[in-house]
This record gives sequence, C-alpha cells and structure tokens, in this order.
Amino acid sequence: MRLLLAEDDEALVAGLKPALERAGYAVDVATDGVLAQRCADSIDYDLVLLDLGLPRRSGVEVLQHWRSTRKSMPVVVLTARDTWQEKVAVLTAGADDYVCKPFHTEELLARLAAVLKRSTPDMRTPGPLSVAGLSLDEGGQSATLGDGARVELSAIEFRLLRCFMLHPGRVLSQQRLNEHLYDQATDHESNVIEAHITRLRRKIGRDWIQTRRGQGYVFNALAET
Amino acid sequence: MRLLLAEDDEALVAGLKPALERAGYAVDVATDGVLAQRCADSIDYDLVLLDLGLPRRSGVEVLQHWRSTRKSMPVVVLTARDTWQEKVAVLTAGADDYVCKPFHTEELLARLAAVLKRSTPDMRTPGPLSVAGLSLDEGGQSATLGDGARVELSAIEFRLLRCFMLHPGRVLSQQRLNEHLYDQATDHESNVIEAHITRLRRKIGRDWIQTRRGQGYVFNALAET
DNA sequence: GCCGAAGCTGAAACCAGCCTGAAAGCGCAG
DNA sequence: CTGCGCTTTCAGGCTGGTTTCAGCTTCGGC
Repeated sequence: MRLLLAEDDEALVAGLKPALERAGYAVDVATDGVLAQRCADSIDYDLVLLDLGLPRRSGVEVLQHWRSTRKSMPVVVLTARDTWQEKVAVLTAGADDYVCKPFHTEELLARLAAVLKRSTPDMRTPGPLSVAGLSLDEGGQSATLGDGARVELSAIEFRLLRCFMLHPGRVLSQQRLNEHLYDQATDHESNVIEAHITRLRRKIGRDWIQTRRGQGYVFNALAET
Repeated sequence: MRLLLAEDDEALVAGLKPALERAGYAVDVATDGVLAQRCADSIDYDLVLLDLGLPRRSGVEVLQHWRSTRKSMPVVVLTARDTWQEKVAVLTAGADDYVCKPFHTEELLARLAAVLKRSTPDMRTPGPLSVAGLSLDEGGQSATLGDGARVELSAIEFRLLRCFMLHPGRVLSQQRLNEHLYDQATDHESNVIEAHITRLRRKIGRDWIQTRRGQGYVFNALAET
C-alpha cells in the first residue's frame, strides 16, 4: 500500500507519517502542490492524502489536474476549514473523503481503510481478506491456508502478500511491487522482490504466485485448468 | 440508482426523500431496523442511507448483519452523535461514509456521489479491448476467447495481438509490426514476426489473423465467414 | 503444370530473466 | 554487548521466451 502525504505542516507530518507506516503504508511526503502533482504523475499511488492549503499550488488545483488527466486513485482531503460549502466543492471536484483538522489519528486511519475498501474490488466485506482458501489476518501478520494451517509472515512478506491478494489475477511487475513495498527513499537495483517471492512461496505454497517472464507475477491465476 | 433510506425521523424523511429523487435516485424508505434489514435482503440497492438510531434494531446491528452475510452495497451512516470513537466504530463495522446530523442536503448528495463513484466499476478502467468475441485483458496480460477459454500470452505475443486489435481490418505490414514491437535500434532481417504470428495463431486460433501475401496481415477481416 | 517468391513451422541455440542458497548487513530486545 | 531474526546482496544455475535456421508448404504468374 503506497500512499502520498501532501502536507506542508511539518509537525503534522512528523506525527502522521510514523502512524501511517505503523499501519502498513509506504509513505511518500510532498510538501507543496507542485511536488505533490509531480509525484502522483510519475507513480501510481494507492491513495493520496491531500492538504488543501499547500504552498505553490492549492490542493484543489492539484486534485482537478489529476481528475482531468483521468488519474483515478482515491484522494482524501485534509483541511482546517469546516464549512459545508467547501465540503461540497471538494467532493464534487473528485475527492473521495474529507477530514477536518484537527482530527484523531484513529479516525483518519479508519477513513483511509473505508476509502480503500471501496476502491479495491472484492474488499467490501469486513474481516480477514481471503481469496479461494487463503486468508490474511491483518491483526496477527499471519495467513491461514485452506487446510487450516497458520503461517507467520514477516512484515515485508505480509505486505507483499496483501498486495497480491488485493489484485488477484492481475500481473504485477517487479517495479510496481517495489513501489508499493518501499517508499521513494529506497532505490533498488537488486532482486529483493525475487528473494521475498521465494520465501513467501515456501511458506504459503508454490502455486499461489505464478511468474510471467518479463512481465511480473500473478496471484491465484489457477482459476481454471 | 436505487437507494434505501433507513430513517425513522419523519420530518427528515419528508425533506430528504424529494431531494434524493430530484437528484435521480429511486428511494425506498424503511422506518425501523428490522424493515431496513428485510428490504436490503430482498432487493439489491445501489446504496443505503442508514440512521444509527433506528427503533427495533440499531443501525450498527443491521450493518453488521449485512456485512456478515457478504452484502456489499455501499452504506452511508447518518447519526447525531459526533464523537470520533463512534466514527471509528462505524467505519470499521463496514460503513463507507459517515455524516453527522444536522447536515446540508448538498453535502449529503456530494458524499453519496463520491461513494458511488468508487463503488461502481464503471469508469475505473478503460475496459478490456475486445473485438467480436476475442477480448484482451490488459491487467492480466491474457486473452479470453469467445467460448470463455483464457489464454496466457507472452510479452511479445501480447503486444502483437494488441497491435492487431487496435487496427482491426487494416493491413499491417511486417515492417510496421516490427516497428511497433521493437525499438528502432533493432534491425531485423529475419522472420521473427512470422514466427510469432505462428505462435499467436496456435494460441488464439488460426482464423483471426489472415495473411495478405506481399502486403502483411489483417486482423479479423470478414469475421469467420 | 512449373517455378520462384513468400510464408509457415518445428527444432535448436541463445540469452535475459528468474530462482535460490549462502552469507553479509541491519536493527532490535534482552 | 550479544544474539537473533529479518532484510538485502551476491553468485551460480536453471528456465523458458525469443530468435535463428532449415526444410517445407502455399500462392500467384506464366
């Protein structure tokens, strides 16, 4: 889960970024509107947290730019102004949710989860994410196999598997996985992903993740056959 | 767009129902929790507006019932209580949004639109490219034949087929295909294209790609005479 | 019908990309 | 500080997609 936090208030970022990372997101920070726009133009984020009062380019402008270029990632707007007119304006501009400062971190996290649940197919039901006999336990960082066996996952294995389970049947390139697992600071030329895929396969079974040479990996492509 | 308004405050219903209808929704009203549950069990609503303080059965219970029975329509919760704890509780129970009374009708409509935008897979992806029973799945790098059989394609086969499907009925010369599949640096004197055409035909069926001697290939010219 | 050109296709070579075990690096708890 | 487990790197081996090649078939013109 990769997330862009577009916010210029350093104190807020300092508090929020660790909380988001603890919740399992890879967080990029953009401190003004121009940077935010550029970030999301080059990377496919799963979600954007957008402050309206950004320097250089306002949040609304940035949002309109994204929507007019058919970028469709969920955007949650943060703002200090709590008038219903502004809410309407922001939501009709294409935002998915609207949170007023000051807010409690828990509320924000719950809203993010609600928005993501909505935007990713098949995640509408609460409880553990499960696909065809494999289920992921969000709380305990573990997975349960079809036969009931429980498998403990490391942090990265967990995020990797969740990324797969959120996009069953889709080819995920190594680059894409890299972007989702790590934030912009880390620059990998290596085969980290391959290594983790190996470890993950050893734990949950080889067949769940199929490799497509030169393209990436597919989760649970054994729908038929 | 069919919508269930689960609300027992008659004055609120009297004001809200016409506004919703004006906005283009077909509105059913349920005045208590048991009715609301029964309505949504028998009809697939596009969206439910759920008051938390319903008689006979609370909104949270109803919501939990739906989610546990894997009903996945979007639910927007209405409530008078504005504590962040309740927001978190409601959102984690599976609601999609949370609106506090009193609210402005415009704000509610904007939120409904935002929620629906997310939940309908309408414009999320440009849709699979499909021509006369053959469809190309961009996400899964595969093709689906008319009879439902799925065929996995290699990277080059995929690009080749996409090139054909983007120009149905047009003669594409080998040179032209070469330019589309490789960058200009590579200069092929060989019959790579022919080889790939063979492999592609073997996978999707011979008739899709017709050869025009000395000119090139045509996709789907005279769809199966 | 004959002939050359163009296209088809199976087999094999080639090689980029992937797998994986081992070991080094890193961070954290005791 | 030490030990442990997670993460990352590295190198060698392997796999299978891509390309080449050679022999064959098909097509169109004469």
